[in-house]
Formats: sequence, structure tokens, C-alpha cells
Amino acid sequence: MSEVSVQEPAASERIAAILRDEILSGKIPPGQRILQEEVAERLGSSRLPVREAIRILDADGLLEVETNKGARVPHLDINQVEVLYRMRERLEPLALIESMPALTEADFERLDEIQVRIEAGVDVQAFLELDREFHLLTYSHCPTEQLRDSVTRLWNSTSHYRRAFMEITGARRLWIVNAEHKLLLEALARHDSQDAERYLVGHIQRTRKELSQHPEIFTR
Amino acid sequence: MSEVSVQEPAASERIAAILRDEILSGKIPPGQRILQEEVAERLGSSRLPVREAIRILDADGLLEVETNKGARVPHLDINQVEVLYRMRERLEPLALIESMPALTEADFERLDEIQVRIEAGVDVQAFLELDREFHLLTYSHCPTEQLRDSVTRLWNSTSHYRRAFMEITGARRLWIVNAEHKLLLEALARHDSQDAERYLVGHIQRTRKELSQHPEIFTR
DNA sequence: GCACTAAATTATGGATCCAAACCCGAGCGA
DNA sequence: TCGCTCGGGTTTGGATCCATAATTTAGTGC
Repeated sequence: MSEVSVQEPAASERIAAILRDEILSGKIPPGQRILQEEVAERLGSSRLPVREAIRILDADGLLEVETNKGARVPHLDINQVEVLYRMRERLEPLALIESMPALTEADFERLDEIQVRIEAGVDVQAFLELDREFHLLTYSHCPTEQLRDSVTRLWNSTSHYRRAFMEITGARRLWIVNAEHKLLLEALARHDSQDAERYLVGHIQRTRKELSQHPEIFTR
Repeated sequence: MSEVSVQEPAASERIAAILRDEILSGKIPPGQRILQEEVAERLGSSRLPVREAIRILDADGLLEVETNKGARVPHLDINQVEVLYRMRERLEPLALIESMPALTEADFERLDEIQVRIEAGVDVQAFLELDREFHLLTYSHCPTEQLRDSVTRLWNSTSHYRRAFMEITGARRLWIVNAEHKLLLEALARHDSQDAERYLVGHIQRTRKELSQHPEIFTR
């Protein structure tokens, strides 16, 4: 048999993954409604797995669901995003501390590679994906699933505003990100959790402050 | 017409609410499997809204779902619960700070009433419910839904172990909880966010440390 | 008697059909 | 002209039936 059938994920998860990509990449912008039938037809399934996928993405913080009214990508205001960043400032250091001891040599190589690529210069979309992979990789060995999920949710819901920010400011101040990333990497390599936490918090705080200086991002 | 029809919630939400109660009250203990058909028959619906309810409770942190294998109440080990408490120590102060300015006179009256009831002496189940209402009420005006939801999730997933702890230790050290609650209330009444945060963090930290001295709670 | 296999049972995942809620626009009246 | 009401169309929610995967059990050979 040529059909290898490597434990196919459920259709609902496949659909959720596709929609997740489309939302994170900005193809489906905040405020846009998700029509079950449209998605079902486009992805070749019935509405039922789409409904389950919507629930999954709701849990991921990528959709908001209202009874009898359907699902849409949330549209956040500047205050909500500020609070999400403050949550990040508190949770991500914990995730990092929990994950750090278990980081492998392969992880460090990948982190270096990501950082090299970012410094080589990339477009906004590529930067967002690499930056996301960079940070989530540093948390990836955190043994508590709920902490990893919470952090991922925060990244999900703020992704659109990070992109809007990058598109406005361009690569002008990217050198700061690079400096912070490299300091963080170096602290991780030394297994210095104090320094790592300090650099990480500073990194997130700075982003929050810069973001809050561009309220025009949030005018719909 | 006698049918008032006050915007009936969807069946899936009704079922989710019932199951949530049963899990939080310990009627469905950690490790127990949730059979869709059994629930559907017991609550008088088809399996479909049960499936949606399971997704909702998954998002609430009350169930874990595995493809083709069904849903069960998660069974956490002591390390995971410790991390959940550390998450609480970081997130709940933020929720409190965000919510505090909007607390109303009615809120304070209710908080006092809860505290009086706890001090009057109640059984374990009543204490857990009152304690939960007490803290979540102090966060209830936090304008960021995702922060409120995160905190609620943390309370949900640790609820069973709080009960197990209370059942072992009894009301012996309840006076400490009461002292902490009253100090917290007094700081809230003064709108002193610094003191409030300090008391709250101490309260959660102490609970975490006491819990970690009873590893027998986690032996399944 | 034990281990491995295969069939039967059980439980979950998905498709289709029907019911109920929501939305929007046309028509009517003030 | 503006606002309200009532309908038709659209969209979501729920029930039933079927397919598929997991689990258990019975059987067979060693």
C-alpha cells in the first residue's frame, strides 16, 4: 500500500491549523466574520468540523464566538493590547525559567540560525514568523502545558498589532531587537536565569511602550 | 404568553455549565473519562452539543481532549500545580490592579458578606465556593476579558487540589486565610494597590507552599 | 497456561437534514 | 422624512445516521 496513513489529524484540527495561519498572516483581519459554510466549502468538508475548529481557535484566542451570531477575529483596542503585553511581561519569564534547563544543543543552533536570518534582513511577514519561532522555542521545554498555551494565546492575540507596528516603523529600529535577542541568547547559553529574565522583560516592555506610541494602529 | 424566553443560552453552554459544576464540585474527579453518549442521555440532548460543551470546557482548562480517544478531567502532578500557582502569583495581582478602580459599593458589601460567612464556619465545599467567589469578584471589573479568563482557568484547574488540601488539613489553619482576606479587603477599601498586591501575592504564595508540603494529595 | 491475533464491541469523528435565531430591506404610517 | 413592523433570506444550532478509530474480548497456536 502506498497509503502510509501517519495518524491523520482530525479534520477539525486540520481546518483549525489552516484558519490559524490565515489569521496570523493577516489574510483574515480583525473584525472579519467567519462564515461556517464558506470555510467548509473552501476546505472541502461539512460545516461540522468547521464548528469544532472555531471552538479550537476560540480557545487559542484567535476568534471570539457569540451564540447564534457566529465567530469573528477579535478587534482589540489599545488598552486591551497593553494589558496583554503586561501579561506577557509576567508570564513569559516564568515560562523561560521553566524551559531553560531543558534547552538542547539543537535548540541553541536553531536559535542562532533564526537570529542570523533576522539580521540578514527579511520582510515583515518573515520577521514576524521568525521572531515568534525564536521566543516560543525558548519556552518550548516548559513542562507545564497550560503555561505554554497561555503564552501562545498571548502571542496569537497580539500578532496582528505587532505586524501593523512593523509595517509602520519598518526596519529602522530593528537593531534594538537584534541587540536584545543576542543578549538574551548569551544569557541563556550561560544558564543565567536572572539575566535572561531581565533581558526578556526589558524586551517586552520596550515593545509595549513603542506600540503605545502608535495609537493610530488601533483606529479601525 | 407565559413563555418569557429570556434569551435561552445554547444547549452546548447549558451542558458545559452543568459539567463545569460537576467537575468543580468533585463529582467528576481527575482522571475520569467523559463519555459523550452518557452525558447526552443524562442531560437529554444529542451528542452534538455535548461535543461542543467538551470543547468549551477544554478551553476552560477543565477537560483535556485527545483525538479519537475522548475527553477526561486532567490529572495533574505536584510540579504542574506548583507552576499553576506561580502563574496565579503573577497574573492575579495584574487582574486585581486592573479591576480595583471599578469596584462598586455593592461589590464591597458582597465581599464583606462572603468573608463573614466564611468566618462563621462552613463545610469544605461551601468554603471553596465562597473563596472562589471572593477572589474572582475582586477581579470581576478587569476590563480585559483574556486576563479574566486566564485567571478563571487557573482557578478551575487547581480547584480539585485545593479541595483535597482542605479535606486533609481541615479548618485548623483557616484563621490565616481570614486574616489575609481581611487585610486584602482593607487595602482594597483604601484603594491602596501596592498593599493589595502585596497581601494577594503573599496569600497565594503561602497556599502554594502549604500545598507542596502535602505530596500525598497528588498520588493517584 | 500464556502470548499473540483477530473479530466484535464501543466510542468518537463527520455528513446531511431540519429547526430556530438573526439580519436586512421593503412597506406602511405618523 | 423618519421610525417602526413584518417578512424573506441567510446563518447558526441541533438531531440523526453513517464511517472510522480504539478497545476489549474471544480464540488459537505454541
